[in-house]
Amino acid sequence: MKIASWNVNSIKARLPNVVAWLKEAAPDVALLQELKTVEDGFPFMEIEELGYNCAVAGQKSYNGVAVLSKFPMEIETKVLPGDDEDEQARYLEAFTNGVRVASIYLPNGNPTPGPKYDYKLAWMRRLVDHARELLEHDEVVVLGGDYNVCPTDADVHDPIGWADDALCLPQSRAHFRELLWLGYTEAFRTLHPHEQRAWSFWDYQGGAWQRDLGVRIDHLLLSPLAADRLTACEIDRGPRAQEKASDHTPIWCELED
DNA sequence: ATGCCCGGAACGTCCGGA
Repeated sequence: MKIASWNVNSIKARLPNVVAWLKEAAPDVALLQELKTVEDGFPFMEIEELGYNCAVAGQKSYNGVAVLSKFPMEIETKVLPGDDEDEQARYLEAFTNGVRVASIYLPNGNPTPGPKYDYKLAWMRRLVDHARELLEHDEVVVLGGDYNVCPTDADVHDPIGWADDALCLPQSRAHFRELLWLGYTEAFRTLHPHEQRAWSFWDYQGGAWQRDLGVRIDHLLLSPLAADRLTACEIDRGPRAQEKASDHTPIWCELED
């Protein structure tokens, strides 16, 4: 079972790229982030034609997440528990083919300090609480998406220059590690402990892609029962090299049957 | 010398992204 995640930076602007990627990479489940549209604007027809069921949590202009699956799928929740006032579409949890999956678009948090960073940390605390509850059921769980966290300095092309960025600050990393201490396995670094320059995002500005100046902020976190089945995890740079690319590129993992 | 983009909303630039 191949599960992929991709921050597409607008599903409408990226539809040709997404269709080509789904045909080429053919994930069984795809977690998408930053749709930048309400649910009515999601291209259900074009993606269902490729054999996917679609679950969408949309929002005008900003955020928005989706789960696509080639298997029957039930939506578990479209909100991250813990704050009834939070109206940002950053979380969608579904159950498909025996796996509980979540598409996560964790807040960026810049500039720091400030209310946006406070929101990021509060959102991460809610995610930790929810992720802890999910482990109580002994399920195969995959929490994937744009975490907007570089877990270590090895995940940043310029650790010194990025030290004060919300993606790298100690508090951001500490909350990310809390997910790991709960028992979640970060798929990529577990299978590739020494791989360098394994970025998942390159800024549009300054020729960052051409100069390979990136960061690794898109992650797949696996519950113990999911990690038991992990056989592969890779970052697919192909889509980032295409015309009209997203600034993120997809990551994927394989869970053996 | 020294890299200033991209999408959405909206139609003039500004916000958000990371």
